[in-house]
Amino acid sequence: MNIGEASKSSGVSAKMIRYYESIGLIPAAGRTVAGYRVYTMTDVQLLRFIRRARDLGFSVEKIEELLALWQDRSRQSADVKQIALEQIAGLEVRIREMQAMMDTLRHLADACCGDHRPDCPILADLVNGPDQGSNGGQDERTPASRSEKAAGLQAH
Amino acid sequence: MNIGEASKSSGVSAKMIRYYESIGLIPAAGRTVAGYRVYTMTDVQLLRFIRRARDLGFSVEKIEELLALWQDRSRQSADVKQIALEQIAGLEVRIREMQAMMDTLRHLADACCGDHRPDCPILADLVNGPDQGSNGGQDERTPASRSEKAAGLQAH
DNA sequence: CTTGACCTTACCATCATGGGAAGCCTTATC
DNA sequence: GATAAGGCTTCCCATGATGGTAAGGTCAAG
Repeated sequence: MNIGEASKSSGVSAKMIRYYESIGLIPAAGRTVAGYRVYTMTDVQLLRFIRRARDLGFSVEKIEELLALWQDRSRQSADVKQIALEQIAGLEVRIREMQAMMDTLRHLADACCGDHRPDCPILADLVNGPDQGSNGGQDERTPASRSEKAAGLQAH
Repeated sequence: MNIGEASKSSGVSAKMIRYYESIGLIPAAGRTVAGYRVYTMTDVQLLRFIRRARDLGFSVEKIEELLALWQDRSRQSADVKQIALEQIAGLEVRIREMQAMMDTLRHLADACCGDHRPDCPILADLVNGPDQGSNGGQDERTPASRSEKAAGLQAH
C-alpha cells in the first residue's frame, strides 16, 4: 500500500503520516526500491488509532503515551483512564474559559442596540474595562478569567 | 513612560507591544534620543483595549477591525455588534466541538473500571472505532464531529 | 514514449507568544 | 568618576499541528 491509499483508509493526510514518522510517533515505514513508503493493514490500524485520538482532542504527546500503553500488554487500565480523565479536565478548563468569554460578549451584545448610531457598550467596555462598563448588574465576569492568558483560544 | 512601565500598566508584555507595533496593529511609538520607545497614557489606553479584546478571545485581525471602528467617530454600533456576534458564534462552535469530545471521553472513562487489569474500553474504542466500541447505547457521537478537523483544540 | 497521477524531499507559512543572546543606555551606589 | 545592576534595543529561534508549494523521480496506462 502506498502512502496515498494508507491516507485514504486511515483518514490521516499523507503529509501528517510523514510528519508522524519524522517525529517518531510511528515507526519508519518500509520502502520500495524506488523509495516509496509501503504500508500494511497493521500500519493503517495504527494510523486510525492516532486519528481517533486526535478527534478526541489528544495532543500528539498524549497520543504517544496512549500508544505506549496500547502496545504494553501488561498495562493497567487505570493508567489509560487517568490519561482520559486528564484530557477531560483540560477540555473542561478550556470550555469554561470560552464560556466565560461568550457570556461576557453576550451581555455586551445584548446591551448594544446595533443601529446606525455610534454609541456602543461593547467598545465602551473595551475602552474602560468591565469595571466602568455600563453594566446593568448581570455581568459577573471574574477577575481570574481576565487575568489568565486565555491561551490558544483563537481559531487557527 | 518606557516600554516596561507601559507593559505593567496595560497588562501587555513588552514583547507583545513590540510585536503589535511591528505588524502595524498600533502606531510606532516615539523614541528617546537613545532609541528607547516612549509611551503616553493614550498609548496605554490603546494597549488596554487590545488586552481586553484578547481576553475576550478576539484574534488580532478582529481587533484591527474593532480598533478601526473605535477610532471612527461615525461608526455604526451595528458594525461593532456584528463582530461581537461573529465572535460569539465562533466560540459556540468550538465549545460544542470540545463538549462533544468531552462527552465521548466521559462515556469511555465511565466504562473503564480503571484497575490493574489491561482490558480497557478506551483503548478498544481507539483501536476499533466508535462503531465497534463496547458502547452501552448512550454515546451519540456524531459523524460530523469526528470528520471535522478539530482545529486548534489542543492546548498550546 | 508520452501523459498524468503519484511519490519523494525540502522549505515556507500559519498564530500569538516566549526565550535568549549580544550589545547599548540609564541609574544608583561606592 | 567608575562600576554594577537592570532596562532597553534588535535579531533569531521555538512552539504545535497542519497545509502549501516547488523541483524532481516513478509508475502505469494508452
